[in-house]
Amino acid sequence: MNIGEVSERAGLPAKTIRYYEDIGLVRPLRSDNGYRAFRDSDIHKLAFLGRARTFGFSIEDCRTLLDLYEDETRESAQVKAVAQEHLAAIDEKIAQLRSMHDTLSHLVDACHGDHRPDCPILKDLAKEP
Amino acid sequence: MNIGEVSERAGLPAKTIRYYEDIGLVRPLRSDNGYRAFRDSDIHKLAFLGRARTFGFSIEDCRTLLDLYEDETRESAQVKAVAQEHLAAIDEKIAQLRSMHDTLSHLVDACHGDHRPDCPILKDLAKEP
DNA sequence: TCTTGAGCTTCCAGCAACTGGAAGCCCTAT
DNA sequence: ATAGGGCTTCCAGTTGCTGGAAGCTCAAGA
Repeated sequence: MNIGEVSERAGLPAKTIRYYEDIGLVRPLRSDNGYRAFRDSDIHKLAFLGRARTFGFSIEDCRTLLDLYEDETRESAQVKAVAQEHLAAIDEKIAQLRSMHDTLSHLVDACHGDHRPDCPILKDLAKEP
Repeated sequence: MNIGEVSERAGLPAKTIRYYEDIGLVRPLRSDNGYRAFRDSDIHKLAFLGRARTFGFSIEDCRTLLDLYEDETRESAQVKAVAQEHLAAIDEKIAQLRSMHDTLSHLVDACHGDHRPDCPILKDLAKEP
């Protein structure tokens, strides 16, 4: 199967699929004309990767997860560990963003947003801590 | 004032300050020996930038905010607009992360995390949607 | 005075994860 | 024969720095 159809089926842009081959996440065969020839297993892998990426896993995590997926002797504890670490990172990011949100929304609420130059947002940014 | 002291005072790495000069956010003078010579106003600007960055504003937003800060004829509505747009982006990111968190934490909870290969996390990643 | 070490300079490369574009081959249909 | 769409590679750019190498400057100590 050519890259265009794979792109549709796996839900990934062709560019991304080529990139994933570049970094060794998939290894499609090649036809005589030089076109990539994807097997069902390649498409399956790509869909797996796409889904893992929507969970926010890094490419390296994706590589690990894919390896585990293909390893019959894996222990679910290994998978769980990767997922938990990622979950912790997500939590931290949410906390960061929430703190940004809270500070900033206070400032936005305090700003008149009119034609006058006076602005608590700028005042806060400029303040000496 | 040399870059080292400015770095401490503004709370930004020297590398970052040089980078900010590169992209035109600050324009320190130069001493005869070629060293950057920062005025108080430069330090003030850098601290402003540092604080804006902790709020998660992009560099381009920071540039805009700095311009507004220095523009006596600004209207606070302009500042508020930038901040509100950023706030909306933050909200969106939080929503995304929360959705990731929710799905993933369910899967993590469902995973035994033992020595056996069976794993609902991998099962989910591999499923056909 | 010479040397040593810290601090400064520039420039180049690399991170993550793609994305866009150019130049050019391949295949099918008219 | 030619037009088009799909495929190929390679290079550059995105964001916001960060690390490192090579080399100049300055102040202090032997």
